[in-house]
Amino acid sequence: MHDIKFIKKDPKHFDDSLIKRNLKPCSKQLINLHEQYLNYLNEKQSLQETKNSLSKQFSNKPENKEEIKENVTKIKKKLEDLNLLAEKKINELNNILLNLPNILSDETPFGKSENDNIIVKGHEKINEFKFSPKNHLEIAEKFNLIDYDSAIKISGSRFSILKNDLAILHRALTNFMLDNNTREYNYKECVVPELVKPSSLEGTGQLPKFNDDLFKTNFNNLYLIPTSEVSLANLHRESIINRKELPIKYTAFSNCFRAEAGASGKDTKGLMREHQFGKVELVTFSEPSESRNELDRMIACVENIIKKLDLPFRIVKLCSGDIGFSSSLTFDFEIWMPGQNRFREVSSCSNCTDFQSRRMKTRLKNFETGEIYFPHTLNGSSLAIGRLLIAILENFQQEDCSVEIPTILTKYTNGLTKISRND
RNA sequence: GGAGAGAUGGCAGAGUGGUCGAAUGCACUGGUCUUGAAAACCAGCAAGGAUGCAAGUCCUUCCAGGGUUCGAAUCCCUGUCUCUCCGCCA
Repeated sequence: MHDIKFIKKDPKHFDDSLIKRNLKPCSKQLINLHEQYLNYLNEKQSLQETKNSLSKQFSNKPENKEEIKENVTKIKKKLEDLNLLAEKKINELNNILLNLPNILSDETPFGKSENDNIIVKGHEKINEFKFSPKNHLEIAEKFNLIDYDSAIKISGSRFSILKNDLAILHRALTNFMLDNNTREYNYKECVVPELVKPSSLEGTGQLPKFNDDLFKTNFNNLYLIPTSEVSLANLHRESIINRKELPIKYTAFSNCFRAEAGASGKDTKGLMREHQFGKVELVTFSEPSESRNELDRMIACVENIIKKLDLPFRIVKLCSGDIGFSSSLTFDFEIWMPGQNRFREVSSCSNCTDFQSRRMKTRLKNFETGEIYFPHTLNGSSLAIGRLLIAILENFQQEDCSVEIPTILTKYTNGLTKISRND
């Protein structure tokens, strides 16, 4: 949600960011709407003032009682109309504002699609195979690691049932990554609700615009979360944080649910794109001046995981055409998937600046000066487990299809070092 | 699912028609004291908005939405949520 005062102060900056995102500039329209709203508001407030003072006269001397009553009644009628008019204008304004994406960082490059993203860190070592590497589905089939027949019967397409050593690997990865985040990078571990109110999704930016990507239940209109970023970021909604408590860092494993409405036909098989997947998430609340550094710290945390797993990766800076709605600057981690002969995204680390905190009404207070302002929020996946499973299966496969499990994980797999059983 | 109670500032908790944006305590912020800290003491301390160079002035907000009234935190209706007890249940 944008601050109309900020737009008024620097409409060009605002419009330029929209243009960079291939959207139409609209500061003029917004400022105009706000001026109209202010006209109604000012008129409303001065009427309320006279109404209040008339009522107060009652406590002193009730002489022209009836006259005052009449006057107040007249004012109330006028107020009713004004209220409607003012409300209409502010709603109109807010509806537009809620559907506008965050202002981009100067660092975010211009671009039309993912092809214009910039590789900022390329992994030189892409695993070379002496045999032709299989994709994760073939490997999974060989060792009975994924049961699609049952998943289809139980839930339909884009669901899977992990079995045997793959299920163990899933659990191991989850624990390994949570340990990394909490022990080495000071994130506070949480277990969060996976059903949330619409207002929470509006706070992080999924609503109102991306309703079709979400699953809505008929229990109190709650939605399934598409990422635990939603639950974590909303932890401080409608409240004021003492700035001394910053930075605040949370991590959580959760299941994530996505309708994948616009992705029909894309990655239809396998763990790449499912309606439900596990993910460990990072969320940071930061002092605005520190958020750029915090983003680097978050990236370091994610990078640490991938390096320890010894997976070939690269980091790309998303261009203005590929970056998400709430973000101002995003770096994706992509891992080389030999079975698909390409890099695939496994993590996305974003600085959402004050975009989400405004929507969630999360504020900071400097108690020395009394100043109240908005923190920056950052989020990052660390990481999407389904895709990480693919990466491990495909990168560490042997000629006989067996898969070496990264050494760092063996303490989480009860000593299992290799997937080679066919149960 | 049955019965009852409730929703007030960061938290706890008073307030039942005007003098209430709201007592008190804790927390928080500043200060005194102290080598430093703690304790003690003194002081300050809700948010959002309009207007103004500023000081300030004004408006709104005591879960949400309606209603009664000249006037509502306070009375009435509806919704939501929470708690307690019983039942059921990971």
